[in-house]
Amino acid sequence: MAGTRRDEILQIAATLFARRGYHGVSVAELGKACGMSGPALYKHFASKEAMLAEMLVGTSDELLRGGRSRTRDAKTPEEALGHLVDWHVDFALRHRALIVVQDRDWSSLPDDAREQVRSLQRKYVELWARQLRTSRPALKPVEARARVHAAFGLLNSTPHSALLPDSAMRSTLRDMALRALGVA
Amino acid sequence: MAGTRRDEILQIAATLFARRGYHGVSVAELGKACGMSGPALYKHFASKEAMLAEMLVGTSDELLRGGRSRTRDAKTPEEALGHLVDWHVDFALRHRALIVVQDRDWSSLPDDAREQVRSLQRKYVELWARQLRTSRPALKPVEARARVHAAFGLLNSTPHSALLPDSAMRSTLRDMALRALGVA
DNA sequence: CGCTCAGGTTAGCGATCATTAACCTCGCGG
DNA sequence: CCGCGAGGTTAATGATCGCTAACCTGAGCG
Repeated sequence: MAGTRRDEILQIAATLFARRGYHGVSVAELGKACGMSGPALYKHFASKEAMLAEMLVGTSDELLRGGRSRTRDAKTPEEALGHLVDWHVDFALRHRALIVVQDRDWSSLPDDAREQVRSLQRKYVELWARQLRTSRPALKPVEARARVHAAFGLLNSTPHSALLPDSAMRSTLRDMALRALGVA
Repeated sequence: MAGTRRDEILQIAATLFARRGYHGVSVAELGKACGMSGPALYKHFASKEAMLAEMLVGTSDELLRGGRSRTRDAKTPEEALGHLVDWHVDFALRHRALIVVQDRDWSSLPDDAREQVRSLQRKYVELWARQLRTSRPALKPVEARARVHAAFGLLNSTPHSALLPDSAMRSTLRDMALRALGVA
């Protein structure tokens, strides 16, 4: 298993970035939170931007990969959408910090990484929209995409309000998302 | 009519903050965008933080005030929720930048302003939750609040994806939000 | 044993930040 | 006509930023 130390640092960085924003966290403070101090981070990452890039490209990639695998063996589009919702909710609950950073700080990425993230996200949206349009053929492609974006907004609001215990939140969000998409 | 110049500056600041984050915009750059340069802003605001505070307290206050006035004359909780959704969607479409800044940069507020904003937001959530629980008495208070938060996440996702023209977006979001709340 | 190198350390550099100081220049009321 | 305040300007200040340089240390290994 490779890069355990790097992953550990990235996770700590994610929680700090989530709390105060990428620009709001200094390298020194981030280092201290990792048990080392300041410039030691440069033994693991080329720059602060590179940390953000690896973090966000990684989550976009994992979301897309998981979404693909969970739609592969679905019999109906409704079943596929159910799996997609479950997968996304589960990811968002397990990685609240990443979800927050993902849509707050993507604009601080260097150009190439930002383009990578946008491309992966586009594919992820398309994966959802395809299933939604199969289930509701009356929807025009752009309407399907808009609905998927809004559903993401709903699901990604999780980290802001940790009102319910995870299991209750899981079923509530699943219910709301499927209703909002119009497949329940 | 008072403070036209201040409002003008706040609006420009909102679009800049929305695009690159509060910490990502310098006072010099913000000044230039307002047609003056750098420290001239201190003739209108005490500090950069004060600008953010006035901006966010203002929008929280306007959201709450508008929500209250729009539920006053509703006959049924369903009608009230319909009006709340319409009001919120309308505000979000008219002030996309403010919506973005509101939930991205509230953590950069000075303590007292942050507390003001949180208090106003709590009241706004409660306004929605009260109507929702009247409409669906089976919901426990905390569940109602969680659903309202998720609905806000859905509605506030608007600015990120300007896929549809405003009128189409308006009806799509209204439909999704009411379904998600379980009122449609 | 002795070399290497991964992974730390502190000191410091240049850039940039928010903010202040000092000064200028109108428009306007008495 | 004059004084003054509102609303600009540039220069400068101290703090903080990301990052580099130079150095240290200890584990692994031929």
